[in-house]
Amino acid sequence: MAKIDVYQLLLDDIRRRRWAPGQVLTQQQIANHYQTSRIPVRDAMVRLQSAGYLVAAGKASLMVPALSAAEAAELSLIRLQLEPLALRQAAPRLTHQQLGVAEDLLQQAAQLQEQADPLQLGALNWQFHYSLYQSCQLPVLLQLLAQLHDKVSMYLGVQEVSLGYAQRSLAEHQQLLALLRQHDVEAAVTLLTQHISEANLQLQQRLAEEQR
Amino acid sequence: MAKIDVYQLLLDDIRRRRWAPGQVLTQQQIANHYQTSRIPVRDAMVRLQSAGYLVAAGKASLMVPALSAAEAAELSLIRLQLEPLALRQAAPRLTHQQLGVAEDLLQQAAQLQEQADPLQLGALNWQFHYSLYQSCQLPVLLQLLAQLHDKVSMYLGVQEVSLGYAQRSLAEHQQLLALLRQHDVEAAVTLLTQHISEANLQLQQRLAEEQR
DNA sequence: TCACTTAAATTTGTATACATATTTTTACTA
DNA sequence: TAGTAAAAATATGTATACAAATTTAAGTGA
Repeated sequence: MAKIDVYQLLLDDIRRRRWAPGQVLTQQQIANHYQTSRIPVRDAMVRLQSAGYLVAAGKASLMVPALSAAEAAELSLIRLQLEPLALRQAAPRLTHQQLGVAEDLLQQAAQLQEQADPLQLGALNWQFHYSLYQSCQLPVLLQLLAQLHDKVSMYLGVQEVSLGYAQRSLAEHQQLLALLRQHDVEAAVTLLTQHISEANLQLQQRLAEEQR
Repeated sequence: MAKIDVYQLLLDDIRRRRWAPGQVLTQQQIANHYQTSRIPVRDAMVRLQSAGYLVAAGKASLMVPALSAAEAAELSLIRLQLEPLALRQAAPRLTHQQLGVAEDLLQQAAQLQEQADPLQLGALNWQFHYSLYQSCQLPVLLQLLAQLHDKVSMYLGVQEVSLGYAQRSLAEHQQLLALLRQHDVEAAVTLLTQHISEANLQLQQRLAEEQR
């Protein structure tokens, strides 16, 4: 079993809350569960910790972090500072092909809507955003944004997609694409900002419900 | 030898360019050099890779990344988006004690100036900035900023501190502190922005010289 | 000479075993 | 009964050994 496998498997199961927040994960436990030895599990856990998917629980043990509305809000705040920058840089360089790719992703998301695996939908969502930012020629920023979105995806596991919001989000995405086609960068950036804020509000609501 | 040791030792030596950029680092080589086995070295290298201090060099090997003026500029651009946010949030909550700590750090930096180990000076520099942001109550942002600065520190290794710039930087720091004492947040933010831009320009100049 | 294939070498990835550290349990005292 | 200290149990950290993969080198044919 290759190194990446344990990492991905464990990450996916953390995202899906198959390992409960607050629960201490031992290397042996994980190793048994994924039918491997402790060494590849260590590698995976080290990486997961440095990415924030696991946090220290004492001097030597690791646990799944609890969801925190404050953290989600922070992630959104940071995205609000960085994504407009990426879009502004990328917009003038967007080719028709890239816009086409984005459109395809949107269509896929629309079709998936009914089935509604929030994680899968979230991944498509990010792919759409990413396809728009890709040509910004700022690789560090792109990687950072990917990291942030990855982190956000931890929160998508709980977020059942309310059909109302899903449709609204889709409409905004389409509008964003239209504005980019018209080369109206500033309007697109404004819409993007609004879009990120709304996504955050939606998530905050979900987390508040979860709390009860 | 504890896990953190190899990580810190290796990181420090990468920062100080004791392992040349572009050179492929093998686990055994590192293990021999630091008198340990491959396992803790693996852990360290995995973490260093995910933090960007090592990059893939083929399918399985890792190397020290080359310095890139473009990357440095990007890091600066990202900082320009995020640090003003941190300062704005933190400024109203700054206590006199915290301002005092910042002042002490500044004094230390001033005394160190003559000896001029750029890495040590850079660390103090960041401690100063960090002490100002600390009370922003945005832990994710703080950690992210720490990461970014850490990455910037890779570039400080080459940057011999020109005495002229060092003194100017110090003066700006003092002015920043004064503005914060007067609760003039917006002026402080403006100065901070300018300060980060200047640091970037200085670094770009150094990197251009290095190129030749 | 250059591209391509194949073989040797080196290197990474993983398992097991053991040493060290941490966590939990138990027992004891105030 | 709560708090603390010691001891047992458990978990992590590291070394060694081996398997699988990658990288390098050599060889072959056009």
